[in-house]
Amino acid sequence: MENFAASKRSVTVADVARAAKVSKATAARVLGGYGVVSDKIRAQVMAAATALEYRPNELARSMTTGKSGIIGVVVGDIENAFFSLAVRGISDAARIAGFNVIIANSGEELNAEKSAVDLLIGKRVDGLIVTPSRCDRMDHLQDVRRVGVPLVLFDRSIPELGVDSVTGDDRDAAVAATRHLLEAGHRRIAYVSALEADGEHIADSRHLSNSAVRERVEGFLSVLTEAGLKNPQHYVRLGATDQERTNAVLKHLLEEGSPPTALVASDSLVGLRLFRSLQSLGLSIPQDISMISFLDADWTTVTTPPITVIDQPVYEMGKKAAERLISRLNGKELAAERTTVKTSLIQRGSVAPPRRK
Amino acid sequence: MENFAASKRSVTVADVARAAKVSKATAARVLGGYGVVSDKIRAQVMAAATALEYRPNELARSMTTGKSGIIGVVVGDIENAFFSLAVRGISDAARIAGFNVIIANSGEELNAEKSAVDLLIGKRVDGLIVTPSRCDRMDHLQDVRRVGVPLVLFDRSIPELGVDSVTGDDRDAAVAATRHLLEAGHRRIAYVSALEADGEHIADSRHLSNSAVRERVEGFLSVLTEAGLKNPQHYVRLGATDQERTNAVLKHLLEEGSPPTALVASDSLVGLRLFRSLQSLGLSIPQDISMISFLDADWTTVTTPPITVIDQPVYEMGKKAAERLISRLNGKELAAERTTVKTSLIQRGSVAPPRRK
DNA sequence: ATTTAGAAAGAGACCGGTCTCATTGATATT
DNA sequence: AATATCAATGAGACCGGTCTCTTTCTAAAT
Repeated sequence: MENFAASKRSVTVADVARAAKVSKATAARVLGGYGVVSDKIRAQVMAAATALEYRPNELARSMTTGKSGIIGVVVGDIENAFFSLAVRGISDAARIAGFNVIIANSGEELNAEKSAVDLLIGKRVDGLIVTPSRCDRMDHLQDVRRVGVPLVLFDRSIPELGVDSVTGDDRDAAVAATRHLLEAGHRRIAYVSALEADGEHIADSRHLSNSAVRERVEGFLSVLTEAGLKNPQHYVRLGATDQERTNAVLKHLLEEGSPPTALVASDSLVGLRLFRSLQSLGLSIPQDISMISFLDADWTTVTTPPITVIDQPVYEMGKKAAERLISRLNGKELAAERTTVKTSLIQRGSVAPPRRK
Repeated sequence: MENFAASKRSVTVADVARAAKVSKATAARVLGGYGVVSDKIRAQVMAAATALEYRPNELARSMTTGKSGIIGVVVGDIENAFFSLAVRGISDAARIAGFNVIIANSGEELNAEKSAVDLLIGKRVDGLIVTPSRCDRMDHLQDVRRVGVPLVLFDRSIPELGVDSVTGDDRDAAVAATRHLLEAGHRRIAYVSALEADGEHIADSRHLSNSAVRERVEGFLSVLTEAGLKNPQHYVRLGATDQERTNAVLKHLLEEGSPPTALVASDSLVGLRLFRSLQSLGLSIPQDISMISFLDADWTTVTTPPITVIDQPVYEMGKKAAERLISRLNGKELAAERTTVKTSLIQRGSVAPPRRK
C-alpha cells in the first residue's frame, strides 16, 4: 500500500549523479551552477535532474555556504498599515536582490522582540532589519552585532549602537505639522501617541523609549516653546493604544480647563481612533477641533473632511532599509549611517482656525 | 587588528563539548534537550555554553531532523489589509505552536506564485499556506503534494486538488448582500471586482479564475435570477485594479442606458476606489447610489456615511488555516476538508432605497 | 562473589549540499 | 616524440547538528 501524501525521501544530487552516471561532484557542479562542466555532461545531468524532479535542498546549501539568502525582519505589528507597507518595500527590494524575507512580529514588546531576534539568528539569516520596540534596551541588538549579523534599524534609531538606521525625518515632520497648526491660529495643540507609559503624561521627552516618537515630540515641543507657549508638554499624551484608552485620553484632554483646539496623531492608528472618538463626541472637524495625523493612510482620504497628514514614504523607507542591508551583505564595508527620508505635509480639510471663544 | 563586525566562526556543540570536557555527543544531548545526561554533566555543559554564548544552528538542526519549523505563506499582497490581517492570524497561531512563518508575495501573479512555492519548498518549509492566484492552474500545487509538503489553501479553494482550504462563505455572503439591496428596492445592482480579465465583462461566471470571486458572483447572480431579473451578469464588472481603471469601470456602468442604483465591491480595496470614484463624480451615498463592500476595513467606519460591509473574520480565517496545517504537521492524518467561516452583514449607512426616477 | 541490567557517556555515521585537491586525458610546446 | 599546460571529472572532507550503536561503570539480583 502506497501513500502518496507521505513525505518520501527527497531527490539528492547523489541520486541525480547516479542516474546521469557521473560523480556526485560533477552533478553538484551542474546543479549548483559552479565550476566547469562540459556541455554534454551538463545536458546529461540536467536531463536526469528533470526526470527525477530534483529540487535543491536550500538548507543543506545554506549550511555549507554559510549564507541562507534570508533577511529577517522584526516589526511591531504587520497588521499596522505602516509596517505592512514597509514590509512590502523590504520584500520587493529583497526579491530583486535574490533574498527572501522572514517576518516576525514583536507586538512592540521587548521580550517578544528579543526572542524573535534570537530565533532569526538561529535560523542563520544573513541580515536583520529590526524596528526596536525600545530604544533604551539594546543588549540583544548588541548581540546581533557581536555574532556578526548585519543589522539595520527601521523607523527608529539608536545612535549608541552604531548601526545603520532608516527613519523618517520625524523631528522636521512634527515641526512642520505644529507650525502649520500654529499658523492656522492654534495655541493649545495636543500630541497623542500610542506609546505605552505609566501615565498619560510625560515628564521628560528625553525619556521616551521610542526614538521616532521622541523626535516628534521634541520637534513639537521646540516649535511651541519657540512660539512662547508655556508648558507645552502638558499637551503631550501617551497610551492611546486602543479605542477605549484613546477615548479616555481625549476625554481627559477636553475636560481640562483649557482644552486643545488641535490634535496631532502620532500614527495613523491613533489618528483613526481619535477621529472616531471625536465623531462619537459629536465634535466636527475642523470647526470644533483641528487634527493632523502621521501617515497618509487609506482612511484619511475618504473621511469628511479628509485628513491633513504627514506623508511618510514608508514603502521607500522599507526599500532603502533593505537596500542598505543588502549592500552590506554583498560585502561593502560601510560606516554606520543614519538615513532619514523626507516627509511632506499633505494639506487636506482637517485644519482650520480655532473657533473664537 | 581585530574586526568585531566581521562574522566570526560561530560556536558549535563541538566547541562547547571541548570547553566542558565531554564528548560532542554528550554536549549535543544537553544542548539539544534529548537523551539522558547526569545533572552534573548537564550543569557543566550549560555553563560552558553560556560562557561561549552558544547559539544552536537551526539550519544544521533542520537538516538532520528534516523539519525546519517554518511555515511558508504565499499571499496575494501583504500590503492589502485582508492579507496582512490573515498573516497576523497565521503568525499568531504558528508562534503558539512553535512554528515560524516565512512570507512571500505573489502579487496575484501565477508565475510569481510558482517561484515562491518552489523557493519555499527549497527552504524545506514544513508546510505551506497558499492563496492561489488562479484556481484553474494548479500544477505547481500538485507538485507540493507530490513532494509531501502539507498544503492549506487560503481564501480560495480548489476542490480538484483534494487539499484543505479555509475560505469565507463567499456565496452566502454575496447572497446576503444582494438580498439586502434587493429588499431595499434596488433592481439594477452591479458587482465590481479587481480580478484581471480580458474585458470588463464576464461571459460565464464559471470561468472566473478566482474561486472566491466566482462564488460571490454566483451567489450574486443566483439571487438576481431568482428575483426574476434578466441578464444580471451584465452588471458584473472586472478589472478595477487601480483607481484609474476603477473610475473607468464606474464611468462605463453609469453611462449606460440603465445604470445601476447599487454597487457591491468585491473587496475593501475595490470598495475604497469605488467610494473615491463616486466622490469625485459628486454622487452621494446612499442618496444617489447605494454600496456594500466586502471586508470590514478601517476606512469603512469613518466615511460619511459609514459603509455597510460584509464582515469577514479574516484573523480567524488565518488562524484556522494555520491550525489546520499544524495539526497535519503534528502527524494527524486528516481527510482534506473545506472549511468555510461565516461572514455577517454589518449594516451601516451606505444602503438606502433607490431614488425614484 | 559473580552475573546482569541499566544508566551515562563516547565514537562515529549521517543529512545534502559545497569545495578543495587529485587524477585523467587531450592539446600545445619544444 | 617527450613534456608542459589546462580543461574536465572524480574522490572525499566538511558544515553543525542528530542519532544509533558501542562501551563503561554502578547497583541490584542470584
